[in-house]
Amino acid sequence: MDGGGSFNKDSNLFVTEQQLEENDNVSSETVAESPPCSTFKDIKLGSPKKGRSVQKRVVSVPIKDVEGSRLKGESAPPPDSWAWRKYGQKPIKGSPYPRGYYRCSSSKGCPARKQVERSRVDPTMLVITYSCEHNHPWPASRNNTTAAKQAAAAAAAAAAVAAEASTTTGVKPESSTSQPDTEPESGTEERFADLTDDSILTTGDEFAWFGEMETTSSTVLENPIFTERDNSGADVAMFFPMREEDESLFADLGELPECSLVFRHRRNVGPQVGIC
DNA sequence: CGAGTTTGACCTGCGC
DNA sequence: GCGCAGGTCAAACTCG
Repeated sequence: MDGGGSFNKDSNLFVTEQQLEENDNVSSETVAESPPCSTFKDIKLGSPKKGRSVQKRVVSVPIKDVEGSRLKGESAPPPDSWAWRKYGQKPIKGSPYPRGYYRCSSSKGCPARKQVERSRVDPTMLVITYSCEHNHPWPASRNNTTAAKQAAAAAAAAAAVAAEASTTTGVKPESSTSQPDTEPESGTEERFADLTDDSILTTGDEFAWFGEMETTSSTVLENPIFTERDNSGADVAMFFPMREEDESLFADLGELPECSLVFRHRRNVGPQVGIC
């Protein structure tokens, strides 16, 4: 049934995705056309459809990392420390992989959402699209709280989706969590390079990176949104104690040009940021 | 018992 | 105007 491939029908988001895929899908897009979360309302009231005037950020993550985190189990750091709750999953036309829909469960009214799907081009990559921003500070001490568990669960879920999809493609989500380096990282790097197109936020071994951060510091960013701040072209702060002020900052981000940056985190290499 | 995940159905928007 | 596809909600099931 996937013989379709008529994606273009959609707007921004798809364009973005298409670009992603075309570029091996390692890019992050920042489509800010309207207030961070007002979009949520629209979703229910007006256009629940294709995130048109929605602020979206696409992040590609090596599934391997997710898998690793998940398999590692409890101690494994979640992709982001927010607690995500899956509220739906749908097969996407033209893609052999289903897309999972997650909502932030850290806070009740949090409009933050994210879509997790596997890259059609590179099954080893997981494309996570973040929409809206959290309207609350992230769960404190996520390392020991339920939030952490939930986040881990979310990660696991995402990985599950990936794994599931991988079965279809035959791509195995390295269950060997001990060797995260067995990935075609070089390829990943190339992708990153390719994607420096416009707004790209890429997280290579993002999870690993998060893991390190969480392990070393309790206050680390985990919100994809963080990228936007960096957009300012200023020093890229990797550690963001997300607070209300951050939200304000993000609110302004909508005005920022579609300039993003590439986040590359490697265990061996420090966090790299590429600003267009 | 509560929270989260899974699956199906329904709704809305866009393209033809 | 119709059909297709994406996105969200709701109900049921499973796990902690």
